[in-house]
Amino acid sequence: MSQSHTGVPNDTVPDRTVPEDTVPGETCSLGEVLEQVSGKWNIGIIMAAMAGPIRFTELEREVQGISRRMLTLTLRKLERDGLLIRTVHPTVPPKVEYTLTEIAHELHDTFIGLTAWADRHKASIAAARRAYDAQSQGA
Amino acid sequence: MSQSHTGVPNDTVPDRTVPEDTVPGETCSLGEVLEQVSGKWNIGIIMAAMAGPIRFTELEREVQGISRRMLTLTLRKLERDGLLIRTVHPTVPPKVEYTLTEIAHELHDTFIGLTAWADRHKASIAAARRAYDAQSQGA
DNA sequence: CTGTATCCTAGTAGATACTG
DNA sequence: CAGTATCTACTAGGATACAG
Repeated sequence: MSQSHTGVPNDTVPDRTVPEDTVPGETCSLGEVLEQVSGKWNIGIIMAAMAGPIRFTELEREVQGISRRMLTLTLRKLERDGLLIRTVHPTVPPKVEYTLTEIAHELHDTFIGLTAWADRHKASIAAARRAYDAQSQGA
Repeated sequence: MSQSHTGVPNDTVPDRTVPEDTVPGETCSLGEVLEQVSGKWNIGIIMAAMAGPIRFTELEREVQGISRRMLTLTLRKLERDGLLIRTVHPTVPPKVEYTLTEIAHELHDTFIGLTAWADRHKASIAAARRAYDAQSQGA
């Protein structure tokens, strides 16, 4: 190690030997998670569908700001990953319903926790940003 | 899944009037969440820093697959948002430590839940993808 | 050791128009 | 109603080289 001449004793550093509840072992898992969670609209759509089957136009209204294109794309992606089921009712006019699968429903609590966290801290995050930007300008 | 979408008139569908535990009220909150959670490396870095202050090179090793550039960029973003603190020790060679803030630590359980979910379902997600792709080809 | 700078690619996303 | 097509723009991300 190269810290012997820095004067910093490093016997107080916590061991990085993965305390079994901190790191998921496989990086693969993380990658899979990100694909569901990252993306601008995934969470919004899943949250909107939590209450039960929902139609295309309802989603378009509920997930405000989403474009028709992105709604379609995200829906297809979610369907492909088995997070929701697309049901076409052969009526006229056509009616399509999107229903979350069981595994998607399991994300409910996590997403609630996530949004709660954001709600608790959005003010301080905004403040931190302003502080950082102000300081960056000065520097 | 628990309820069918097979044409049974569903009088049990809950109203879409935001049951106060399902939708975060403001789309803004969601947007803020996504900025912390989306992005390929945010979760990995935060998880790696959960155990205590961690150095640049340690992160580079622990968050496997990340490039130096993305590590720097993500670190800066996280710092700007007040999720971690960057401490420079004016030694030679330089030593920089990244320490999570309290609000970042609060994400621990949520992220654990997320990775656990991914771990539980990654097999069925992969299967769903194969099925979807196979069917798309046929169609 | 801890970054920055540059170049380049692919994916994400918006706008708009068109269709079964 | 529920999409698709096309065109464009921005950003995320990787590779590589250089620097304090």
